[in-house]
Amino acid sequence: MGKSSRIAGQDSLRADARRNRRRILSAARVVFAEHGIDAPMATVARRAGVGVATLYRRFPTRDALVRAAFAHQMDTCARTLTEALADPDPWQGFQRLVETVCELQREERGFPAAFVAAFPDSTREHARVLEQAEQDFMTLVRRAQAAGVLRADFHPSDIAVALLSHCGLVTALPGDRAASRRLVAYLLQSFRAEAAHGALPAPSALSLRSLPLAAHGSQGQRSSGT
Amino acid sequence: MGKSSRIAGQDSLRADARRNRRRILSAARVVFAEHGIDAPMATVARRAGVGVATLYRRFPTRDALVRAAFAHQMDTCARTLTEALADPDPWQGFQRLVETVCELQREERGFPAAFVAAFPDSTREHARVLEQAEQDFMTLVRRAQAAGVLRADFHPSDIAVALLSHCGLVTALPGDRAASRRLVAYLLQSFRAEAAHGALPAPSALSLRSLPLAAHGSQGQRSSGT
DNA sequence: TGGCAAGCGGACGAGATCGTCCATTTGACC
DNA sequence: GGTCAAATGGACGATCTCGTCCGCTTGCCA
Repeated sequence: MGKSSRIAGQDSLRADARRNRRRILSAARVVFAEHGIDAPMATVARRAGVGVATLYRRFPTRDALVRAAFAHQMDTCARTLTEALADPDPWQGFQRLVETVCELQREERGFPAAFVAAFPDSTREHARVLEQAEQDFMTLVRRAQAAGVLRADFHPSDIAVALLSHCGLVTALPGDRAASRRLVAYLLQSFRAEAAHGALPAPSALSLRSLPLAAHGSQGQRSSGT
Repeated sequence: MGKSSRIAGQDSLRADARRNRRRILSAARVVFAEHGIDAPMATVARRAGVGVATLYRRFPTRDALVRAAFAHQMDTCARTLTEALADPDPWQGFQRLVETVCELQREERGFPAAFVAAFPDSTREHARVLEQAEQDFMTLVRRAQAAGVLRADFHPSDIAVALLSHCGLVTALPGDRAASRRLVAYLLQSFRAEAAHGALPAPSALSLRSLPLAAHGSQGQRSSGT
């Protein structure tokens, strides 16, 4: 043994192993961007210049690889939410949040698929992060509504509607930045208080946390509550 | 030989063949709805109670099957456009069109995937239909803008943006009618003339017809023109 | 420098899907 | 009813992907 005591952390790896780990993640991002997150594991391994065994040893499932590959982007999302809360201008905070996340989806090929695929998992720790994020987001929404800049009938679940539809758009049209920006602009305008003209249909029952259920429970088709 | 002269049309089939054809299409809709349009061909065949050979003889490629299975829905889209043009109220025509197509995407499981997948093909005849549709749609847009109900900076390509993003949403959340309706409501509100507050980013270069190119040319990432 | 456990990579068997081939059945016309 | 081409269905070979197993290599500590 040696430096670390017992349980192998992620950096108690031998030098070469750590290097390979980084190579794999880098290769995964490239391959996922080119061929989608369903690309063969062997392709990722070849691109990284390692054997499949190495890949599987580091990331036992495709899901683990995907999550690790886009962890940085996920972190950026979370950080942006914190920054949005810190912004003195409630609307600007809200707008920045939506624009930043959508820009991430637009620019990081493969991330949109990962973004959608990431929800259904609900890792213990991941769930806690999401819960916190939901809390923060609701605070952001309430603040913006109190300031009269976000329409009063905006429902927190609408952010999921916006992000998932944008996700679908950039997946269908990878590379078309104009289309993505256009959608974001339309949505943001319709979220502003002064855009509220008619009544909206009932909001979706989904929340950031319940997304996994909604995204998977495909048979029973519950519509909305309330 | 017999009744028909030479080239076998689609209804010069023998009675049993025609019956099987119908069975296959019906089974395909069910299977595609349950498992997506990537479901194994054998599954469709089994469900239809025919052998795979029969399936392949009728529909040589999965694409041909998908297109045939959802031809009816595509026709409905086209018909709705015609009806929209005939509507004396320009806004109601426009609104009905968007709502109807989105409702189709929402209710017909598997159709969204087919909708996106259908574009990249450009069958000779299909291309002509699309061209006509685009003409009609532009007329609809101009009429609504002239009447001052549709915002002046609405660009025809925005309909593709709207439909594709909605497509993505219902694909991610099959069965969540509320989310779908919510998105449609938001988008329609932001398309109305009185919703135009700030300037929009440049529209996408894609049109209904150019969608195939945009959806496939994934590497070179042209953004917008003007 | 030597020893050894961590790390490595490629071969390999299992499982799934594709699309074709061909012997047999069946509908339509005489 | 008889004839024959159209139609059928399932077996089959090819291809692909997965994830594991195992013999060899290499970094690290003494």
